[in-house]
This record gives sequence, structure tokens and C-alpha cells, in this order.
Amino acid sequence: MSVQLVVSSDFSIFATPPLSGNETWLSGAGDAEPAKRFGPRPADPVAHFTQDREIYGEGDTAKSYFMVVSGVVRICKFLSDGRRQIEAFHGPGDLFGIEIGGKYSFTAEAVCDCTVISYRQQGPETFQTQDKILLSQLLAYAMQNLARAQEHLLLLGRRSAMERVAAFLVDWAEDTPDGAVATLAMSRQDIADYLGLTIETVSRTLSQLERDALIELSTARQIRLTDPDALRDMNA
Amino acid sequence: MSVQLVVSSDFSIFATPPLSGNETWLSGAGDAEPAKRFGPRPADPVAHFTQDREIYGEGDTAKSYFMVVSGVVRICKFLSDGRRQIEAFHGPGDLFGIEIGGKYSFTAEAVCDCTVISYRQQGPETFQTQDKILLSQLLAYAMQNLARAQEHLLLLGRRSAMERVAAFLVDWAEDTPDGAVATLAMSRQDIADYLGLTIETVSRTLSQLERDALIELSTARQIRLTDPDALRDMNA
DNA sequence: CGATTGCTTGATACCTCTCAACCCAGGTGG
DNA sequence: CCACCTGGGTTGAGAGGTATCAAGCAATCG
Repeated sequence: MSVQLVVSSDFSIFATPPLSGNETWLSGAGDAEPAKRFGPRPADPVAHFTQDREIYGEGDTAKSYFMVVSGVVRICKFLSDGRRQIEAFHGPGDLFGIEIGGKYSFTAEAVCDCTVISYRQQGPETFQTQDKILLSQLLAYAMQNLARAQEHLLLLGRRSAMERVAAFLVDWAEDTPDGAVATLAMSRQDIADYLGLTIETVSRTLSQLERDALIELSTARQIRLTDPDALRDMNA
Repeated sequence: MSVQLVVSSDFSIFATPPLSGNETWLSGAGDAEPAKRFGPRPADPVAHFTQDREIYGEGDTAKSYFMVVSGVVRICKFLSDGRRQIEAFHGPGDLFGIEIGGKYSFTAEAVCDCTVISYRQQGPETFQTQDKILLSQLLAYAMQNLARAQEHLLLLGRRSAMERVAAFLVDWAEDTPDGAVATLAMSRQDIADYLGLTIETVSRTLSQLERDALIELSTARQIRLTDPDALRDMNA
């Protein structure tokens, strides 16, 4: 997907403070980098969430949407018996929590300590009344998320545990001086719930990949991809 | 999701004929019903596809998008070894094939004999230049599809075969004089590829549901839901 | 009719889950 | 400083659910 979000100076609509009592409000703003993509930083609705804190819950009234400044946020759904499916992880610059139905359709939680900026969200009428630039940005956002969800569908529906873990590592790998390295902000449980597996299967699969000399687990959360091409080829 | 698409009289942009040689062009228009939702019927880009015909392929240049007039269309992806994941079925009134990257990200095929209307698709610049009404319609479309994909993710990632089949039946059931009945346009293979299962597992699960007196298979494609509430409760 | 196609059913294999033990690093308190 | 505890991660044994392979059945179509 090659869509570029276009910066609009009136994209930012200043936020009401979010709902939960979980957040810490900061007087200074966070990392300025994402502002380059999304326009001027809003006045100050910058909040900090510590690890595993809920940012909002599924079914809550959707008063704000958010942009990640630093850290990683998970977006997930729960079944009544506690089973969890993580639909996406969002990192710096990513938006989350945009809703058209007036209620959040997911729960959002901090994977690690996070800083986010919140923006006031209008009701369903937003999409009739806002300006074209905002609409086209929202559309690009929605289409990108849709494309990601659709790839994820294929992964969950038709790929083996080994293929899923390989895809996950390739997704998270970044090129560093000594090759591709995936530095994971999330626990094995998070990975499992993202990939539709159990924690044990994720762990065993990683061990297997290490035995096969495709990866090296420097630490549990720091994984060197010894052979990134082989990992990519698993999902050709 | 309670979003209503708003009709705009200039929503329809007349189409170039689609690309493949699979379609049959009709001089008359199809069922008029969907026109009520999407504005005046376009001049005549109405095409008919027989069962299992490809409407477009993943990777093809996306020159048109489509609305189903009658029949059912499946939207799917393939892995190199032939595994298939059906992302969605689209019925009368549904749009499909809207792309922002210039290429189709799916293959679209006729589940049964289908009539569709095609609309010319602009390139990526569409979303900057079109009018607000169109943009908000596209946004609503994208958000609806996103919500559907996300529910599907939860189903594929965390639900058992029994739960998946039950959810599928509930989705397709319609209330009739003698209770809820699901009339299926698609084969067991289609259902399996939609639910991330095999054809045999789908068949066995349906048989089990019949033994449990939750459904009755009048024919393979005509299923009465004897106890719709119980089926719904499986996914509470 | 015989062939074909879609569906069902059976036997078995295998992949992933479940349950349990263990390991290890980090934090705490004596 | 070290024993202890804790939480995350790994590993093992066995169970279970779904896939695979194969046969049988029923409706449809030449």
C-alpha cells in the first residue's frame, strides 16, 4: 500500500480529555517527530499510560481518537470466556480509536509505557460535515487498516504456526548495523493472541527457528534474524 | 454498525468496461432495487458472470469497482501453494473492488451466476479530488468493511470449528414464515475457505449440529435453524 | 443409465493445545 | 549479600481438535 497521508494544518481537532482514570497528563508535549506527518501538535492533550493500562474499553463512548507518540498500543477484542484476539499493534505515528458508531469497537491497552495524543472525536455526523482533506485522510487511514486486517485474516485462516511466527518477525524486524533485528515491546502472550496461537506454541516455534539457525534469541525480546530471506520465503 | 450510506446523485461515475473476457454485457439493466440506495443506475455497464468466473484477479490494474445487483461474489486471496482464504461474500447492493493502490488486492469471483454494475475507478488521486459526499460514502464503506474484517479476525483467531459454523449460519439466516432459514449460495468449499477450515470439518460440524437438533438440513444448501438462539449463544 | 460433481462419513495422522514442571532474571527483604 | 519470591519464558508429556486420505452416497447431467 503506497498511500501517502497528506498533511493538513486543520487536521488536528483539539481533544477533550479521555474518559478513564488511568492516564497521566503531561504539561509538555512528547516526541515531535510524528507531528511532521500529522500537522501541528495540538495544544496539550498528551497522556501517558503505564504498561498494561487500559486506554479505553470496548463499548465505551468514543469521545476521542489517539495518536501514539512513543511506545506500543494493542487493540483487541475479548470473548466472554476470556479468549483474546489482538487485531493490531500501533507504534509511534499510528492513529487508533477512530470510530463511526459512537462506541469503541475494541479495547486499547498500553503494551509498554506509552505516550499518546488525543483528539476530540465527533459523532457519526463527522463524516458529513468535515472538510475534504480530513475526509480523505480518514479514508486513507481506514483503507490502510482494512488492508492490514485483510492480510491478517489470511494469516489466521490459512497459515501454520511456523509461518505466522515468521511473518511476525519479518514485520517487526528493522535493519541495524549487524543485520535484521526484531526488538519486541510485547510479551509472548501478546504475540500469541495476535497470531491466534498459544504462548507455548509461540515459544516452541521460536526455539525451533533458532535450532534451524534462522534466528538468534539474544534475549527473549531481542531477536536477530540470521536469515531474513528464508523467513520471508515461508510466506511467499 | 449503524451507518447509513447517503445517496448522492453524482455518486455514479460511468464505467469503462472491465478487463477480463469473462463477462457478458447486457443491454438492459438488472434488478432495480439497489439503485434506491446508490443513486441513479449508470448508463449500461451491467455485466453478467456465470458461476465461478473470475471478475478480476489480485494484482490486476483496478480500473473499475462494482456493485452486486444479483447473485453472490466472493473476495479472496491465494497462497502460492493454492490455499485460499475468502475474506468476504458480497450480495445485492454491496460494493466491492474499491482500491486506493491502483491494483486489486483480491481476486473476485462469482459464487453463483451474478449480475454486477461497474463504475470507473479513478487512481489514487480520487480521494483528493472527489466531492465530500462521495468521500464520506467511501469512508463509510471502508469503515463497514473494516469492522466486518475485524469480527472475522476474531472468528479465525479464537473460535472453534463449531463456533465458526454457528456464526456463519446465523449470519446467513433470514426469517421466513417457518422460522430462520439459511439459503446458501456457496459450496462447502467456499464455506470452509471463509471459515479457515476444511470442507470435511464443515460437513462434520453441520452433521453434528443436526444431531444436536439445532439445525435441519433440508438440502445441503437449505438449512433451517431449529434453535437460532442456541447458535447465537455459542458466540456470546 | 453411467459419469460426474458435491457432499458426507470413516479411519488415522498430525499439529496445536493443555497441563505441568522447570528455568532464569529481577526485585525484595532479612 | 544472599535467600526468597515473583513473573515471564521454556520445555515436556499427553490430549484433543482439525486435517488428511479414502471410500461411499445422492443428485444432476449427458
